Amino acid sequence: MDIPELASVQLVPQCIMPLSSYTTTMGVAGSMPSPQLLEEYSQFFRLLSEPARLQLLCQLKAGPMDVAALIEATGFSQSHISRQLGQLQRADLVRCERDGVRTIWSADSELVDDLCNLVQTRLRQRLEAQLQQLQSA
Amino acid sequence: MDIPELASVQLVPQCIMPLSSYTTTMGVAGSMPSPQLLEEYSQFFRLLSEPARLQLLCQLKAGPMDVAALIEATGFSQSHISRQLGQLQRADLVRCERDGVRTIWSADSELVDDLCNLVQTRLRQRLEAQLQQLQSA
DNA sequence: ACCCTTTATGCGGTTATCGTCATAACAGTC
DNA sequence: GACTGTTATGACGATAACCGCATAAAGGGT
Repeated sequence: MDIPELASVQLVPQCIMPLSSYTTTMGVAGSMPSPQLLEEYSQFFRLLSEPARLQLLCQLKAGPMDVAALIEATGFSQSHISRQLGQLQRADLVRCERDGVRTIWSADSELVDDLCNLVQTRLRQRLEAQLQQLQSA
Repeated sequence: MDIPELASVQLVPQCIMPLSSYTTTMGVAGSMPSPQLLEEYSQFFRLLSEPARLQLLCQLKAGPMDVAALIEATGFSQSHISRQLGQLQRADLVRCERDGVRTIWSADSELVDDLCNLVQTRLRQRLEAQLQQLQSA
């Protein structure tokens, strides 16, 4: 087989950076992350910026299921579910395995849970602070 | 003063849930997070789904600065920066303090760094796995 | 008062994304 | 082969987001 150029190794189409670029995240004073890295971050967060996709991730976290089960659970249309799963799959947030004519989807990564936990903690803190402010007024 | 209804305490306009709703994040088998919570998660992630906003957060993390400095650092237009900062402010990701006619913006939360660290780890793992696959082929 | 500087906002064009319908592609059965 | 059931995809309208231009609003100086 042809060994493709390593520079073009990418899981996300726009991911064209060498591995060494991933050693810093947000950077510290004076070292801004590259525009490419910011672009990848934003693309990843964009996947989580749609309630439908988050809901699909939650459903699949409860256990693998096929599209028919997802339709039953969410009420979304078949084509809509297929498209959203396709986006999530390209980021390796879900994967599928064929069982005859059906496709069983699953999502076992802890990443989304961890991200949501962090955000949830922030949301709680904001509300608690707001409550404090009201009670002291 | 009038004590507003606690049910309507909200920092984000769409945040209308009681505090108790924030005790679970993604839920486990059988307990799906409420649509409202998913909506709030997605709105938060949407803030990070734009490279311009991430870049502003990175700049402000290096230290407080006013809009003129942000224009110099990013090349964005003044109105664009003002709008993005407004969105970030509503989620408490940045805050501002007036110094005469200027407005000094700052962002000291570790939340965005933590989120980006998690995502960056994932991106690294994906690339390393891809490399392994190529080298073994 | 006027003027200048800095920031916020209404408006509009452009672009991207969502969600549906119809249909193609695929795997299996008869 | 034809037929059925399941999933992926092209086309399209609707909606939302981005981004800049122009302008309003707010604060300070003369």
